[in-house]
Amino acid sequence: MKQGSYDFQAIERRWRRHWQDEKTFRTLGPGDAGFDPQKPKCYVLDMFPYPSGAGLHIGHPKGYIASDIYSRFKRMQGYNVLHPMGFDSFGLPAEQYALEHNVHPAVTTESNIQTIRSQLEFLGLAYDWDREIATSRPDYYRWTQWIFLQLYHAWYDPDRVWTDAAGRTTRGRARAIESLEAEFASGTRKMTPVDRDTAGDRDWSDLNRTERQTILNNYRLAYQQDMMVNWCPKLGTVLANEEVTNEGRSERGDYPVYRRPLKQWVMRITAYGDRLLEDLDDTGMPDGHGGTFSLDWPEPVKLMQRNWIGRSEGAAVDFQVLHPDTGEPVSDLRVFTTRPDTLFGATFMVLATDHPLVNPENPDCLVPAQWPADTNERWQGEVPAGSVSEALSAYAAQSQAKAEPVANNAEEKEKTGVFSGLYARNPVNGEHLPIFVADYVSMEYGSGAIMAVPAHDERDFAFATRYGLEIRPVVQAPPGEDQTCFTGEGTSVNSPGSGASPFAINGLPTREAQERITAALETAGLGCFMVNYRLRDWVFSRQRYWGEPFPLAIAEDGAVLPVEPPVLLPEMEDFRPQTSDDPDTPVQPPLSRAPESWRTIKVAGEWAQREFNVMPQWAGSCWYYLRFIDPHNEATFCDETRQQYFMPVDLYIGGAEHAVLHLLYARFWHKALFDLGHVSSPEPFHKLFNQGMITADAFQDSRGVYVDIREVEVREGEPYHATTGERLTRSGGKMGKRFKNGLPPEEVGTEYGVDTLRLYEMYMGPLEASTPWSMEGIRGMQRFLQRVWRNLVDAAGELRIGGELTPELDRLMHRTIQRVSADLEGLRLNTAIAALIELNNELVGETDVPAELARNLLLMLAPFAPHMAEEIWERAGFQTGSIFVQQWPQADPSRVVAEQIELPVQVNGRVRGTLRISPDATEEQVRQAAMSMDNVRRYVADPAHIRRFVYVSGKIVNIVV
RNA sequence: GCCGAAGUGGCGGAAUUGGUAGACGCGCUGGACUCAAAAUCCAGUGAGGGUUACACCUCGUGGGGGUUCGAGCCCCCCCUUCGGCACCA
Repeated sequence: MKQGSYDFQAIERRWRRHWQDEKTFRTLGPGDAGFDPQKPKCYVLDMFPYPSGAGLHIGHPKGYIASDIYSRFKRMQGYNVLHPMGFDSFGLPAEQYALEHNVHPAVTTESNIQTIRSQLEFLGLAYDWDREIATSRPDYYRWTQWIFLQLYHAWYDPDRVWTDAAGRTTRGRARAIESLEAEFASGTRKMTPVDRDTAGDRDWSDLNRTERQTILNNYRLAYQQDMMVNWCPKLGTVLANEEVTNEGRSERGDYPVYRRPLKQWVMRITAYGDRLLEDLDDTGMPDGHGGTFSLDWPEPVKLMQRNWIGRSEGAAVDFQVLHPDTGEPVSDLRVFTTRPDTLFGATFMVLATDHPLVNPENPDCLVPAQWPADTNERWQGEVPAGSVSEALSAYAAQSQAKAEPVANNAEEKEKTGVFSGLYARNPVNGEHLPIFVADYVSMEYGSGAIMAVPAHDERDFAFATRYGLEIRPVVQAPPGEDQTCFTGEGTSVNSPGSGASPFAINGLPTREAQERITAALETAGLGCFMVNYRLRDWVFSRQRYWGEPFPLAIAEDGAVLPVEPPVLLPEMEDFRPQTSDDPDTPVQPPLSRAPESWRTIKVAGEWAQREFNVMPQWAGSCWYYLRFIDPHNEATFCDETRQQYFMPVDLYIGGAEHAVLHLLYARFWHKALFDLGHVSSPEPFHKLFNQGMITADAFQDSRGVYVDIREVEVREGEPYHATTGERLTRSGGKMGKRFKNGLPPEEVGTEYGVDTLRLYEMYMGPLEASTPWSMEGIRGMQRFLQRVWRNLVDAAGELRIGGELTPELDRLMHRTIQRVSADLEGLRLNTAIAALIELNNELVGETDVPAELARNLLLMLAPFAPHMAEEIWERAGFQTGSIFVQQWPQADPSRVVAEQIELPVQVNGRVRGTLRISPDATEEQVRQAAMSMDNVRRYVADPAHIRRFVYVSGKIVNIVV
């Protein structure tokens, strides 16, 4: 390499090492020597990666580069920037990877972490590596376990009204479980009917340990329940819904998945449904240091969260089930409806196949042995059956099979069902309605039972049509709307009119009718206003090895005994899950095969068996942003003063694939920690930004096998295999190992330079957009950097700094400072780079660059191309010390204004010329000048008769004739 | 089916949010340097018309309509692509 040429490899190697050795990007917090409390803080966070064995490809670091640029920029603006990185290293993929390579996951995980960390370091990312964390390390997961225990020891008091630091009044708060026990003990809180199932008519003080626990379990934020889960026998584990494909098979391995009830640990996230919804838009949340904030999130993400929570208002209505023999009302059947105004249009009822009322094992089951006389044959199911119960269970089995493994697809739209032989009494008009069992009603939403109003619900309509049930319209559609099965809002008809009935709603618009009838139901004790959520409680158990063990043990009497964390994962030779082809095999988590010495433990003098499930992968990522603030604290999960100082996260960058689950789970934990006094803001992430993907063409040969992009040759726009010459097919999309279309960043960085790679990834388009990678495009950025180098360094390696700023260059410089600063703040990195290119292009051909301009150019370039900027900065000797401890340049607005501006002149909205004029010119002066232009006169027939003269100051002239 | 985002030159994309559409980059064309190539530099580059040359003109932001002095941007209808949800009562 010649002395004066841009030797990016040497430069990048040198500064990479320098920053590491000098710990240039170490962040100080409260309590650290040298910490300056006067500096404003800025917490810039990336969604941390999952350390896969394949390592990163050039698509992965897009968001990391952006956050790196932003955090370097903020640092230069004088902020105390916290910009950490870590690894989300527990989870099924690590376990699978370890199985495939026959190495313990603890080993593979750590070596994968090494790989990825070195890749991130290669990219020159300014992380404070002293704060690195990995969710699978005991010093981290002991605190995940600790937080679990906080949730276990807490209950949600929906009636608690309280005021937070910003003066917001909230109803509902998590509280210590002891407070609930005390309320039960003193009798200030009454047990619910569900609690009475356990307690009978005894008082709290008469209950034994397990009975009390059973009742408390109904309230805890982390509780145990038999849940219908997605059981994959072939993987030997329960899967989350998002790990199951639309075809009802496992995402990983494509094995069948079955629905099956299993006792699981569950998080009561539904308790926070309203607050998770409301705080998306709350504008006055306390930030923990005296101010307030609101979520600055992409609107589509907020919307997805709202839809996921799926709050819907309606009414709970109690119908009475009639005894099949006596006809007497014997039990209540509660339904949820969003349309209580259509109560008079209900003509039948539908239960979920697994509703307790039709479960023969349930003592309250009323299903008669025989169908009532004259029962329509079509109501009796497709399979001939001896008794009603048999018909029902045959139907349930059939729909389970049809839905087997898990029906997510809409193909089976057909509404089928079987009559239960039972009738219910409509509470508002006394009508007897046949009760059906059908698989279009799910036990998991509402109460698992509905009143069917076929005239105003498409599903009920389809069912009624099929089984010949009455369709009775009770809502008049507005004129012009289709009256058949009208589901919108209109006017109530065919219902009681004004008069004696408390349910008189005839003639009322839908909303009013709903309010009226709900109030009347409430008065009559037949129902009440009710809110339902689509959101379900969060199944928190996994039957795997590579996850956080629960800090719990089960005593001989079944009582749950908390165990002080850390509960370390036991060393196990064979950590494979028990797999099988049989969906009914007993569920045996790997930890059940752990050594005896681990499986049993003495808790407070009592022998108990440990919990064998582990936590889901989401657990570690629910709070990692807190641990970064205080990663080595052995006394607590995060020091309060430090937490208060750094939270909330100012900028959180990551992919849109986490728009719902991760962000919702993390918000939920954070709110619970907030309620319990462990954190000081109700939301963790102030500004959220979703970066787009880098896409790439993928190539397949005639057998459909993907061909590595390095093996592809493009001739005349058509792809061919470089060695075999075979013509290939091209498809665009995600970059990934599967498609063989991703390149490791080291490969590209070594060939073109890391600064070039960084610049190109940011220049491809807006950060939020997905854009295709191009090997030609990256050359443009390399040229740009080389041009910067040549403008500042001559062939002999001497700096070309000197001379005086011309007014034009001075103006351009200030204008560029303005543009780059504003674009950086708004993460419009592509246009910021364009502005830098424009400035640099102006310097091409100059013999030397005035010092002030060179300085500012380097400062502005530094966040984007840190290695080069640091190198020239040092050579120029403007100031001692890293360029990243220098002040970001300030634009002087007064020096941006030009003496003359170009003013487009339109006639009838079409540009007919451009006027050069002082920006201070009066409208009259502009008018004079415009009217004297040749091309304007050509289009203005009669200058005396102008219909209108539009002058937008400094922008445009439009003459309307 | 419902909800959301987006459609701009050969390509990636800009457009101060209603004010000269196409900044900047890639590619391409021509030129300089070179024995030659690469690299670099200079010039050009939306389409069509027009001029000896300059002017200049017409069309043009997925399609169709509208509001406005003026629309890529606002309103209505439609088409396409991508993302989310999918019997949620």
